[in-house]
Amino acid sequence: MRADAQKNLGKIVEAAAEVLAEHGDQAPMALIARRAGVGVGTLYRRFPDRGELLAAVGEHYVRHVTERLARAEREPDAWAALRAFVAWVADPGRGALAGALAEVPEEALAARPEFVRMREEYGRAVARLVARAHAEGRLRPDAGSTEIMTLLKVFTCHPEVPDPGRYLELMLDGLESRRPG
Amino acid sequence: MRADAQKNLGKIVEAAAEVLAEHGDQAPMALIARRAGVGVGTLYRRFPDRGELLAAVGEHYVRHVTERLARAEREPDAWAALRAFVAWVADPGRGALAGALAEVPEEALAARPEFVRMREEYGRAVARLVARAHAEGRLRPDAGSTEIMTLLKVFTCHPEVPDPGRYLELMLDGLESRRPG
DNA sequence: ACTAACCGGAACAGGATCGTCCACTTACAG
DNA sequence: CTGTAAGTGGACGATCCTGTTCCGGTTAGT
Repeated sequence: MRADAQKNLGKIVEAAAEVLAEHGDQAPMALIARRAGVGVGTLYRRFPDRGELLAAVGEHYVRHVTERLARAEREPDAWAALRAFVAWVADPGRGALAGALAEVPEEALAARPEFVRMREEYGRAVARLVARAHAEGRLRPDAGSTEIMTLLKVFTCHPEVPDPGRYLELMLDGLESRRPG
Repeated sequence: MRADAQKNLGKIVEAAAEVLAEHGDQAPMALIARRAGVGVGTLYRRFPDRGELLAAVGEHYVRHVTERLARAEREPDAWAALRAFVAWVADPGRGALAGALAEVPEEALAARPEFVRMREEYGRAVARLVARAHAEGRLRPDAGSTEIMTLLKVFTCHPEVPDPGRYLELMLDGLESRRPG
């Protein structure tokens, strides 16, 4: 592959992530192309159709999050690690992209085994962290990883929430075990 | 107005609310017409364009919620009343409609003074209830009506949340004052 | 029974987006 | 320096979708 082609490929994925974050999953291909500084023709040579591009962006994103989560797992205090991870995911820039990706039709994503694999690993990693928080006695027993995942999704995927981090902290306060008395 | 025309008018608003709840604010007029058991022609005789119809549904909805809120204000225990009101709004059927209405362009709604008036009254009523809850000492001082409104919106407007009531309760747990110690 | 109001849905118009195609440009090997 | 194959960009055709109009047929109400 020629050097300029390689560079454009990178710009395309990057631009796609930005534009999807700003305009949702329906963002026109032409807009992505313009942002990347290329023509739509170039887009379609790299990604045969819109689904392929969305999947590529999705894979990129999940890989990123999963790596951060792996780091959280290496910390000794699970509850603190969970809170830190939540705060990290709540970063507004990331959230908007997650929101767009959440609306991408499942079949476009499911076609990529690598994406599916990482998404499953993501779920398992959260579950492990939650289990450790339970063991530490810091997390209400009636709140599991399902709840955590839902809350993350709700607060990060919806750009109309002004300060997702703030709300997630309130939420975690609600989920923390009450000391008896 | 002929009796059958009157009846159809009612069916249209009702059907529009249902369809908007299921398909979001982009729901096609044809779908609403079919659900109401009328032709699109009938729709357009009552509501000159799509904006008018959406505004009518919005007004209907806000009136409903405001009335329920007025009832909450008459209860002696503000914190309990707030929790009960939140649970009521979280009813899944209502939430989906609220979600659709939240996406309706502001200008379509702002054209209806009655709607604007009621929406403002809604905000004030929540603020009054929250102030009383503060006075009772049941609500964290750093959480105000802004937070309550945001949370209501986040959990009720997004149909992908499985059990909004459950999450709102967790949230309210987080917002409740901690007894010292 | 008569008529004016009402009805349904086919058809039309406008707009948006995807994906193709091809004439032009550029990297880079020899 | 130069030839050429890889790369590029954006006009354009095809498709789809939805709001709105229009009118022949129907019906409530007198």
